[in-house]
Amino acid sequence: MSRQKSQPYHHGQLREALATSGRTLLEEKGIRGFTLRECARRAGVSHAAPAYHFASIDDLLAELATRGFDELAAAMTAEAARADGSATGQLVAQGIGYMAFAAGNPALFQLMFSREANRLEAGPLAAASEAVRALHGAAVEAAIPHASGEIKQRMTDFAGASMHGFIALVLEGEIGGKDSSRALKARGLALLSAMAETVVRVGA
Amino acid sequence: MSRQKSQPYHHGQLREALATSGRTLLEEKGIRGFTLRECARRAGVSHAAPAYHFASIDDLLAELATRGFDELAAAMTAEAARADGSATGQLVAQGIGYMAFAAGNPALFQLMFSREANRLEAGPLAAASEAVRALHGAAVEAAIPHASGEIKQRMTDFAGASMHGFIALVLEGEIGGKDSSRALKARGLALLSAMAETVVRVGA
DNA sequence: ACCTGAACACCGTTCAAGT
DNA sequence: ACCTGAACACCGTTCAAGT
Repeated sequence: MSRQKSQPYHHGQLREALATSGRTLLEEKGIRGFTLRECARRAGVSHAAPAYHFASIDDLLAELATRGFDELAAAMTAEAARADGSATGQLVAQGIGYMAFAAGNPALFQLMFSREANRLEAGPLAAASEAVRALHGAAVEAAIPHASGEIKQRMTDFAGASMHGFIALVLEGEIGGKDSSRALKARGLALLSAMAETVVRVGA
Repeated sequence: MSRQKSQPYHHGQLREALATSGRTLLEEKGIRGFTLRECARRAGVSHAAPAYHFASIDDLLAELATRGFDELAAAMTAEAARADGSATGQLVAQGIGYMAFAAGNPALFQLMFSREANRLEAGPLAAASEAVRALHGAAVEAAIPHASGEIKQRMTDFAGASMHGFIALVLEGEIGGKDSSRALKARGLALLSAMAETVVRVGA
């Protein structure tokens, strides 16, 4: 991970290194197993070093969650760009990006949507999660441009809830515990299709 | 909480007492803030006492999650009993019970649906969560008795995902952060109605 | 059978001291 | 400006010893 064999006294990129090692550690150990000291160890610094870059372990977790939301937004956008331009196509594609990110980063996804990363106060984390919501909201509204504001809100709730709930339940083994990866993807796609159909039908 | 002023050497109900104090502690401190020692302190025993009743802190958390699923099932059943007997009425009522339980026990709900309570191995926890799924699956199938097995599965996914996803997003402040409790309930009810309608329409 | 107290190896955070 | 090492108050788990 580091270029020189003997580390200099000053790391130089420690904030980045901690975010990188932290992300790996989070996926390996889970939210409860995550420790700041192990994170520092993997970055090759003393356990006290992180304090200069992150006020507390919760700050580091918030940073990981923030980056997670940025990546989630990118995954949704990338998948949408690859799909056809139809409103339902965009909606389904965003959902595929959302689910793929979650499946690839289960612990991070869990952290992002957990109380442990305090989202209440305004800040980068709140902004990053808001950006994901905005992306999704725009896709729903584009699918039902003539609907009332109330219907738009309800369909945004509906689309976001089914998309999020499905992958969340899959990650916990509540859905598709015995399914193959292929079969599970088909179930996810079926869910997204039913979701998009409902949005355009109710919003028409 | 205890009846006698001076505790005897043997507690007698320690397993129960730990589950009770643990549940309160969990809601107060969250999953990451939960500690076995504080739990023992609140139950009035030494920090080493829990070991006799729970092999590890993860075992205690699994017990809390198991009891949570039992209560969740009871909440769903109770709400359904209060509703009219129509298939969609039952489905919506179960959803109301589900969401009310989650809203009243946010940290426990999060624990129940988190990787931290290891659900993989068969056991009381897996059985308790399976019971909730069975309850919900039966309600969906009752609403669409003539549908194919595949449609039934897809609609169960769909109903469970939207119900779970909505309340999960609410608990994280992703949905309805600025809404009053009353407005939020209306949004939840609208979501459950749209969900039930979609189930019967697709399954017809 | 059930609980305590000491012990061990950890942990997060702080802070003087080093570079 | 950034990092270390020691220190502090915690934590989970183990285990001899108590009742």
